[in-house]
Amino acid sequence: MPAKRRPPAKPAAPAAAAGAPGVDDLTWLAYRAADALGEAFNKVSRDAGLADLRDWLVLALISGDQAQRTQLEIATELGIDKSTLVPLLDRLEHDGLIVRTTSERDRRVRIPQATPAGVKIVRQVAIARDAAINDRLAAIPPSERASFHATLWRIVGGAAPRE
Amino acid sequence: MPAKRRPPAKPAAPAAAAGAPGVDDLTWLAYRAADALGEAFNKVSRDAGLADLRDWLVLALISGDQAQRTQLEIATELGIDKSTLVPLLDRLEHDGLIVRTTSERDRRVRIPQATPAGVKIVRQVAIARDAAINDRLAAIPPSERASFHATLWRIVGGAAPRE
DNA sequence: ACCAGATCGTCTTGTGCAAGACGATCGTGT
DNA sequence: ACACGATCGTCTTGCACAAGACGATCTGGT
Repeated sequence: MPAKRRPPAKPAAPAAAAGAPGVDDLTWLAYRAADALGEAFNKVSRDAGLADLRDWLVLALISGDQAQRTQLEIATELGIDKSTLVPLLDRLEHDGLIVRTTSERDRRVRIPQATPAGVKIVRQVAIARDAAINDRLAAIPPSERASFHATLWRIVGGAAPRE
Repeated sequence: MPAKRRPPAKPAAPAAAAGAPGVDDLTWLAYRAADALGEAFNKVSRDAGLADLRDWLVLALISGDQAQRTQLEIATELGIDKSTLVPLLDRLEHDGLIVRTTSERDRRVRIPQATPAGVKIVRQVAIARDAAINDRLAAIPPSERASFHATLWRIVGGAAPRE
């Protein structure tokens, strides 16, 4: 998924090895850290009835604003493959969390929209996620967290959201 | 892999989407950043004749010291599945970068050792990797990089290596 | 109106990974 | 010595993902 991807792929990364340094590579570390956070996030997602954190990302994206995004836009924005997004939406639709609207301007495109049940889960998982992440980051002082967050945004190349 | 989850698995993550914020989730960001770094790392690895960055991680780990690690130890330390490590080592062995020694203390375990050609590539790729990563992190001031590095180590749970 | 090319979503196909099974080997107890 | 369980590396099987093909639809040119 992003990655692991990705974000993280469905098969959650194996529990991180003991923190025994023997390698000290920045890239490897970044993946490890992402997996550590992803593990916690995936757990709360599954507890809420979702498959993994990507379900939440998609759901949150389309329920966040009225951008009327097409499936292709959702896929590219989140870094998910378009064909991977299909079964993901199928599942969300089957569970009644979204509906696939067909745009009247272009009958090719489908505009997934979150149902009330969908937005409810988004909020619910967001709270549980924050709690889980805060717990995982307990050892990190707040100021460092902010710096960490900003640094990540610079690495991915985009400007940080509103600031 | 360490993810993408992936680190990143062999199929490199799709080029990150335009830095259009619409989501601002820490976990997603971490995966994105890891993929961004992994993309650069994978490129230099392939240029050196390796399959991806994991080849280098394994190679660097076993050539770094004389720890006499077994395959299982290598796998768990790097967060790679033991069965995934098998074809990886097969490839490195076929290319003459390592040899599989059988420990005389326990004939079950294999002790992969780097050949002179192997250690040479490790150094060679390390240099190219540093250049590529530095290039990717050009916008990040050195002090922030150090903080970033330290924060990552705390997140993965292990203490940072010698400091 | 018609046609050619591009674009969107879905479906099909190939590939890589991980869980588990298996044989080989070790340690321990009797 | 022998047997039992545990451990290591390899092999087999199932599964998720991504590249590409396909049909449907839109846009622009003539």
